[in-house]
Amino acid sequence: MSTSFRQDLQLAVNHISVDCVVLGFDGEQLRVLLLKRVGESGGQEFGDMKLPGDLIYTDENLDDAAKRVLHELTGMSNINLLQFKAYGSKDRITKKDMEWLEQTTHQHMERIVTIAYLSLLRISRPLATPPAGNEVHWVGLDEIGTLAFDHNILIRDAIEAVRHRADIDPSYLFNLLPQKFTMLQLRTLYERIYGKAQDVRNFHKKVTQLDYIVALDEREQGVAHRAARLYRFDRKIFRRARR
Amino acid sequence: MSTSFRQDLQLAVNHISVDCVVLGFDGEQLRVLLLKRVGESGGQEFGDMKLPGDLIYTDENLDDAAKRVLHELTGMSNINLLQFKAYGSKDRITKKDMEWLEQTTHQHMERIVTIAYLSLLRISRPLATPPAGNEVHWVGLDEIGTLAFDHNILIRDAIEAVRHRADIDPSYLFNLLPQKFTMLQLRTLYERIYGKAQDVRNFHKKVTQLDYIVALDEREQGVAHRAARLYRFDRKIFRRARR
DNA sequence: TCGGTTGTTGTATTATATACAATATTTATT
DNA sequence: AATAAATATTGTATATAATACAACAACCGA
Repeated sequence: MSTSFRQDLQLAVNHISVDCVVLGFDGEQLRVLLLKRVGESGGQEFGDMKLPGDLIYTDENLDDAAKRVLHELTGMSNINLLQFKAYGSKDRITKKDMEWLEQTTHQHMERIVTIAYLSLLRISRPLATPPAGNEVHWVGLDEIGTLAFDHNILIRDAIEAVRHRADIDPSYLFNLLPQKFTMLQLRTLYERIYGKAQDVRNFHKKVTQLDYIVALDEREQGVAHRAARLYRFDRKIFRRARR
Repeated sequence: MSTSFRQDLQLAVNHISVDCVVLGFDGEQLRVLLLKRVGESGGQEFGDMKLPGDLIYTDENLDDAAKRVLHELTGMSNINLLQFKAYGSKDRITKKDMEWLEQTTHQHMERIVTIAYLSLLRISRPLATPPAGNEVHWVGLDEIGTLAFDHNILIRDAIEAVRHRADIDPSYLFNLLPQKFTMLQLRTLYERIYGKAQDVRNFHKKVTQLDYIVALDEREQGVAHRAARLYRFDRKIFRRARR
């Protein structure tokens, strides 16, 4: 708020959006949910991909807008959601993107401040059918091309936010794993998040001494070698231990 | 951005502001810079205090707006500045605050999304003279009453952000200390930030084995007991050690 | 049964964190 | 000059966590 509000402000061109960086893990690498505009639109091809997001409604809280975007995308209502940064650079939207926006919304746009959210999703979950003219893809982090707006930057910042969040809350990364997972999956996930190799024995030792990761009497199925034991994350034990 | 932009949006009432939580440390406790509206304004007393902040200008980046607010407050141009959260709840502004805003800005306001910034400042630095009708105060965290808008919440979140930032960057907290400081000041600062007592000997041991904290041949002056040695933080050594 | 592939496990070493109190230095007081 | 008052300074023993490192086990398929 202001020490000195200017009375000649022209603020009618401020728009506010939310964008969601939804991350998944396929057992090998991290992937991000991207929307692709398919088909032609007025003779111009909009091939770029972008993050799911939307302008916020007039009466809508920021968090609620992000929830809505994710609900439309996944059909789920209880998704973990973490606001991690706001982006408002004047040049964050290229001329081409701006043209597309004005063409789509039939509104004059000058600046769009976006509030970026991070969400971790089990990659096996089925997704809702996207709105007509759009495709949804789980895109591996190494396969992301140049995205619309400043979305490449948002994704880079989101990965950092995952790391910080996981440091604070050791339960966070389990949102990326299936309910039953192998030690290899968990280790690979840590290697991808922190970007460095983990020693097999030391990692196993560290994990098995956590009581909230419980070994099951089951093993993975259908592999052409010795099957690995399955583990699960026990949220109740975790919560109890946190006190 | 959007999968499905609505074409009937009424977005003209979105306003965007920045608010700055400026923290200082007096050797004993953390303090926050607050503005107080003094005097009467149309017969109504606005006694509440609030964080420094302002609506952003039409062509202004978010970070630049925060820099501007801090420059007006301190006269300094190179202040550390960390964006930590955006606030956009519909009910974050009380009816009374809204009336004050509309009275002050002569604009109809419906929703104000604010981007909150955190800044650490040496408390000894002289402040600029505030705009007429305002006073600036360093207020101890325990002495903060009910602030305007949701500013109490911002401050609470800001303290948490300091902790997280200090975990990532051990040089961060030195922004709060004078150039030459005693071990007691440093230890007290850590106790205030992390909210728990630090063992005197262990703390001393841990700190002295950091090469970027260098002991000086000086001692504090004018105390009625054994004078403590002074230390300083060496940013160059710190940067070198980070690689 | 044998080769190929991946899963599983322990020990020794080093570094870091924790618990804990006596002595030193300076100023103020008598 | 002696002493009281206040705070500064320092070490050792123990526990816990991090790291480095490789042999054997289990299963599949040929």
